[in-house]
Amino acid sequence: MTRWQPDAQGRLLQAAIELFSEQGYDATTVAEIAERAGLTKRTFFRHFSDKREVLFGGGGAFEEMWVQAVRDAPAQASPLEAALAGTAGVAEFFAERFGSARLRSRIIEVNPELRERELIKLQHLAEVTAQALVQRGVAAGPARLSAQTAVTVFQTGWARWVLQDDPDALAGFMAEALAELRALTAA
Amino acid sequence: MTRWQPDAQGRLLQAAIELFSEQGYDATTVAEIAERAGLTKRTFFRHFSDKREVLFGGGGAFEEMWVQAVRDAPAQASPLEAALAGTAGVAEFFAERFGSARLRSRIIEVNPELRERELIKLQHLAEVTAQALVQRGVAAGPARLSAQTAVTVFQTGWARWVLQDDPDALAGFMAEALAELRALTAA
DNA sequence: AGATTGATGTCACCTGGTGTCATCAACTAC
DNA sequence: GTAGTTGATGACACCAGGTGACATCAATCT
Repeated sequence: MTRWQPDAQGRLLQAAIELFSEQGYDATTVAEIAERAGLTKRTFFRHFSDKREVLFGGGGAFEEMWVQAVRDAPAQASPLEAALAGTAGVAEFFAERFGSARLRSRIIEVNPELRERELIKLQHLAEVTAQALVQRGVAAGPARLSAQTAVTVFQTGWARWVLQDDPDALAGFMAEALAELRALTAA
Repeated sequence: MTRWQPDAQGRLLQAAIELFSEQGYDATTVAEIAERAGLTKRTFFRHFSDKREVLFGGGGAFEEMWVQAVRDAPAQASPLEAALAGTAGVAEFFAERFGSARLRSRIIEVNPELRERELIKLQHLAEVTAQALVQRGVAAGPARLSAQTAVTVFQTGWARWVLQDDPDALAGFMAEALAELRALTAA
């Protein structure tokens, strides 16, 4: 006989997604989420540092994979190529999560508070990417710009991806964004 | 005899900057700011939509100037050139505000909550820039990418500018960032 | 059997932020 | 010049996000 139901964090996560979808993010209180999960507000904040984090906590694995890809890029790759190595594994990673990714995007899109959090996560991704590039021997300036560019490619591809219906289209959209970007800066 | 001291908003702004510099952003409460300004918390929120906005409210004029420059760019300018027109007037605009810009940057830099707000302001700048480009007849995709690139150039130049001592160096840093970016994407 | 651990509950508290009504100088209208 | 209107501020109650401190008690270790 266990004292508590298992997987408190998972229950909180599911309750949160349900409630956000049903009533919107703002109209949902943390106490409500906790109650639906059979827990208390205090416990919610033990699992998630703040209310928004319930939607962003899953990003850790993704970021790790991305940065590892940058580190593992071939030695002769240019700074930008190395930074873009991060985008390579991403497409498969998200293909099977397409449904929830779109759901999540729709919740975030309409809420400034959530868009702020998304932006700072992307900024963080750019920062750790730049750091990985520096460790490859790239100078700080180009490292930051390459990282920022790679993140922009990802962000642009992602935005187009969640607007349509093909789960496997992410890689194509990122490639497209990169091609457009190259064309623009060359002109 | 007037009922209240004049320039409530200015007094709140100054009190806020002073207290943020003295004790840090987090350690300063809105009630404290209001008290130093001889007003109440409620009045603070009548002048600023939230606590962070006291540091970001001034950005309106800057954004307007930027977007106007994009609109006024020569008709034969490429999308990226037009977007970059926004960066042109910026340098003089900020040269005389160098001191407060650096002070403000230092406060923002160390506070995640404030960095979030800064990022969303930059994102907004990118959005209205893209919109201005679309009105010039640029397609939506390239418009967004050009706008994002211009904002990256600005952001990068700005970051280097506040790290050194020459108030007039902003234009140079932005040009430098652009050149580096071109070199990276061409390679 | 007893000590320890660790996830959760309980409770009090702070702070950002808002809704609502009162106040009262300055201005307007007659 | 008296009466009404306006608009910035104050007063006050309230909500929700977030934290610190301590209690609880099944599971596990010794």
